[in-house]
Amino acid sequence: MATESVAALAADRQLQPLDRSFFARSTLVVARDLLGRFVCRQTADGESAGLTVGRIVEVEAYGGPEDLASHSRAGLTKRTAPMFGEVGHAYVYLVYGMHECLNVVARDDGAQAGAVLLRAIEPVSGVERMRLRRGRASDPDAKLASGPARLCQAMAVDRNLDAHDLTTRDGLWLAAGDGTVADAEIATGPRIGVDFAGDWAARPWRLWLAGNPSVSGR
DNA sequence: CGAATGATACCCT
DNA sequence: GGGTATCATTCGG
Repeated sequence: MATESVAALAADRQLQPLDRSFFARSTLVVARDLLGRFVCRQTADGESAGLTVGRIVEVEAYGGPEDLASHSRAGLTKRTAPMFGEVGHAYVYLVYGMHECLNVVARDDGAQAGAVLLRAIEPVSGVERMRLRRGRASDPDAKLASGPARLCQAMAVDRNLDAHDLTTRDGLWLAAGDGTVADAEIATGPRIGVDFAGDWAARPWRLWLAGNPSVSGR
């Protein structure tokens, strides 16, 4: 078999969507298992149309109403409804009046709400599209999607994709990627920007790939 | 280090 | 209904 065909088969496997059951586990377990997976974006219109793929290198877990750092602490509202809805869907919101953030809804049976914030990816494919969307010609590749709002800008994700199903190959989805990464590669620490949340702020629910240059600053 | 910038949620009339 | 405090960030000075 030709080398290109083998590579194409491998790439197709890496782009295979994660199925619903992947997200029907505890939010923290899903967050852990998302490291090394791919975020895939297929756009049809505009100068940056095409496929963009990034490898997840940093995430944060957010729980139900009991988690004072989580938006779901407000209960079921128009804004937070996706966090209470079917797992495997997106929760996209605006923060600080100008930035979007992308989460995937994940929780086990019995939990009221939960989602994993995707904080950083490293470019895998379509890096030129990312750079175009970011409009920052001098940034190194590794920093193009290093931070939750940068990730959304680089991947052309906005609130139109709120509640979008991420388990089908349609526009935006999460894919198998490189599979599960080893425990030894993972570092953990408190979530960013949630100092207001009392005891909950200290929980080590931020997870990242140790030493990866695309992890956002702290 | 702090300004930018607007949706949301909540409290009060 | 209307006022306002708050914010899961980023970039430039």
